[in-house]
Amino acid sequence: MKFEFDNKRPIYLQLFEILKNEIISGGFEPGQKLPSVRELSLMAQVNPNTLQKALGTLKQEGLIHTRRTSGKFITEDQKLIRTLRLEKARQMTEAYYLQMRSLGLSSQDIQEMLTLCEANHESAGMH
Amino acid sequence: MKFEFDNKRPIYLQLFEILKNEIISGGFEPGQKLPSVRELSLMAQVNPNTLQKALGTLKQEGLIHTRRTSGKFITEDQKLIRTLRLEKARQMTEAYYLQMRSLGLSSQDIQEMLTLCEANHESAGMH
Amino acid sequence: MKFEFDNKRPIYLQLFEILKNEIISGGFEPGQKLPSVRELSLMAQVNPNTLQKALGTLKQEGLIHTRRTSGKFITEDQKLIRTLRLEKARQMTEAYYLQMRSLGLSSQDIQEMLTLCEANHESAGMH
Amino acid sequence: MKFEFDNKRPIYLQLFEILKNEIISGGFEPGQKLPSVRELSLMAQVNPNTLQKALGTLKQEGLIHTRRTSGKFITEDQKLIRTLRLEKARQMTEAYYLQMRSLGLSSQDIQEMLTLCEANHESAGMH
DNA sequence: GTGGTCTAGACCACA
DNA sequence: GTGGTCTAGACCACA
Repeated sequence: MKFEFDNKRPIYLQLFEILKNEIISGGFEPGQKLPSVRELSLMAQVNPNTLQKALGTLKQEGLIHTRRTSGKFITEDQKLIRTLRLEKARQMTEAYYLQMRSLGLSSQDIQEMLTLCEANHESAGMH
Repeated sequence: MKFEFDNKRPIYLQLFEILKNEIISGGFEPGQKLPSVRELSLMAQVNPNTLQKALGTLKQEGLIHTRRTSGKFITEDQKLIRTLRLEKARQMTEAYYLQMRSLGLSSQDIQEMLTLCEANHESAGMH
Repeated sequence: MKFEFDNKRPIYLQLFEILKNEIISGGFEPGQKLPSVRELSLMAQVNPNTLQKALGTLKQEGLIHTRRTSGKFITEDQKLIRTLRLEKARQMTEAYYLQMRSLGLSSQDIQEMLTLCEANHESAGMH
Repeated sequence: MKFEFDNKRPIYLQLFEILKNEIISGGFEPGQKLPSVRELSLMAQVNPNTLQKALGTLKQEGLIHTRRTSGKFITEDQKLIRTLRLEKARQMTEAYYLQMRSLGLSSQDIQEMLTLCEANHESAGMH
């Protein structure tokens, strides 16, 4: 899990997205205990308040829950996790497709660029 | 050219992206005169200063230039336009690919989702 | 640091030059915190927006950077500072030399005028 | 005589400076007839009004005068020309010296940079 | 408190 | 009419 922020958007939002990604991509096990707020804020090098705000948003989406005195835990609802992962993938694909089209590329152009991109990464991975 | 803004990011940045997209996707002819700052700001329903900030960034990228009292003009450097279009498409593809992979999808999954997305849009276009 | 402006050129540009000069001539320590935008704008007796415009250009040149809610800081890149100082001195010398030559003065004339100028300032400094 | 303008300052002022330089550096003979406004404005690729404004300022400084129906002429006052040339050289030297000092360079540094600059130009001129 | 954004509105030089 | 500059002042997110 890498914590890299840009200045253009609120840090708590970026934190939220990083953590959400980690959860829905399976970087955390369902039901797993999260590191403490203090620990996480050290790892991310952000103010604990900022981290709390990100966790609050995760809680709203039902991805984590708090057990008083014992800490914060990833949801055990695997169906929710799968749904959110698919939904996010779908949204990203839709956005990607529309932006490429608005640049004037055809469906075929897009397929080709994507294939090229995959090829680059696979050959790079071989070393 | 549609001017629709979301609240998450600065308007001037969104303006810049909309205009940049319009230029590199060929929505303006190379060398063409832009509408005046006052006109454009009316079209986008923003303050002229906000628009100026966006135009300033476009000027820095070399996509437009100013003739002091006669207006702003799209660059005539068609090579620059083509380069920026390809570069943007490449970056978007790269970012899309990496994000999908970080969600745990395989190259094949990604190709399939993209194909599905294209199919949806094409069948929608048939009506 | 003196803030004195002439009417011929935009204030934000003059502000930029004054601040840049201050940084590359060592008037600020590398890494040092700048006065807040509000403070600086009071010192310079200009509107905060005008100052922001100048600071934006400094940021682009990499001479300052922003930590979101704690302020603006001079770059810690001492090499950049040295490079920019030398580069500016070189450019000023080049421009001075060419302008003097275009006035019809020989290299020797120029050396003499400069020596005279230095002599004046040194004797003035003795009082 | 090269007509190159930057966008930061009024064109008529830059024109004025170019023409003044040409006169005081001896590019025009004292008493010589100037090209017509129409011709000059074509050479400089500027609006005739802009050129007129520059000529007006030259007239105020006494560097040119108008003979009704026969055109504009360079002043015959050679003393004035010499005085202005020296004065301009002095001012440029003073400005150059002060700016270099404000960058933190010593008198000796300045002499060295100037010598280096001259050396570059002379060796370049040998080819 | 900190930087950042945005608007309304005035004014300027220039062609 | 054109771009450019500047101010006053409000408001926001964030730490």
